[in-house]
Amino acid sequence: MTHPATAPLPEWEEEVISHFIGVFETFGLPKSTARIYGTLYCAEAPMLQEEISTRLGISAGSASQGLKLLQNLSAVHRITPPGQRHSCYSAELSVRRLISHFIDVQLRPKLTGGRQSLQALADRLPPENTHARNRVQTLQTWQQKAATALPLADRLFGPKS
Amino acid sequence: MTHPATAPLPEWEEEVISHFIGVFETFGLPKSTARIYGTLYCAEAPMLQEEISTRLGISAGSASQGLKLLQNLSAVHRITPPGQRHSCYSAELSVRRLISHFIDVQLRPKLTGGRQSLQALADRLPPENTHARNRVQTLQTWQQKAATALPLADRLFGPKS
DNA sequence: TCCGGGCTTCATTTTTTTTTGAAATAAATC
DNA sequence: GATTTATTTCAAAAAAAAATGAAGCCCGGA
Repeated sequence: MTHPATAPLPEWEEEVISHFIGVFETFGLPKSTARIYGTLYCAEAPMLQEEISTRLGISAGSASQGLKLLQNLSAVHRITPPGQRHSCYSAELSVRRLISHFIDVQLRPKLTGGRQSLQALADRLPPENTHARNRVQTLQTWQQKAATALPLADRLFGPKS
Repeated sequence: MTHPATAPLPEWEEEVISHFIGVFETFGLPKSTARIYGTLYCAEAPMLQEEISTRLGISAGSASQGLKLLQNLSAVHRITPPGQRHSCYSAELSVRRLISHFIDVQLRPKLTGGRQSLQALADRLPPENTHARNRVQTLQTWQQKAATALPLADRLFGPKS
């Protein structure tokens, strides 16, 4: 059974959320996570997790997991306001920071992470296997490029560019 | 039933393929596709589709679909050599081209694609809904930045940088 | 300490994605 | 034109991923 029908979202919010669903998909991030981010992006004020799950008609568990993932990406921030009983969430609104964190958390580990294991592989290949050595070498060059390019990448989205 | 067991791949090739599986995953691309690319990356010469599917122990259908996807990304090239009976495939070995095509095919459509629909949304919002207008405006700024940044991005991986 | 709202966790269920297998297609050879 | 061999397509199966729901947890207030 699906969750209880909730008040429909404003049309502009639906459209913005759809936009984020598309972008998130490109990076292999789940749809419900995109919806949560979109909701917070559209919100006027930080929201409780419960408000989010009610608004989107998703379970508390789903909201919890999605928010955890978004926090790992620093795409949402958890705030515990002084007077408040519970903590609430707001969306990161700076593309630059979004991209920068995405690079740090998702890209860099995969692209430049296995550096030593690649080096170990290269060391272990017999000198006469020139083809394998070439290919592994190329891979190392790629990593090298990634390592120097990634720090520059988020500057492309910086304030003054 | 699983496919017939095939001769095990050289250890270095296994490792290189694992590497690509990780990278592909980051971009939401399927694992078998990563394995096909990895196989071609390691190959000394272009391969027939049948050689690929046999080597990896996957079905012909899976190989066909994976190769189609990789061709869309320009990550592999189909070659029909003059003398040869059938066409064969080779991996794109230039990171720069790989990234450039990935941006063109996957990123750009999503990031800068909905420009006019966003503009239409902005036009349709009542002037008094300043919050919604602000948020949509921000989204348009993001698209703007993406549109200018993407063409520069692949230069970061260029030959001399 | 107990209560209660909200949050987390995780086994189960649901949904989506990927792979298979088989039939249809194509292309070169005889 | 028939035959052989490789490829494409697509419905069905299998696998993987995501969402649910319920049990337990945490934390502030009574």
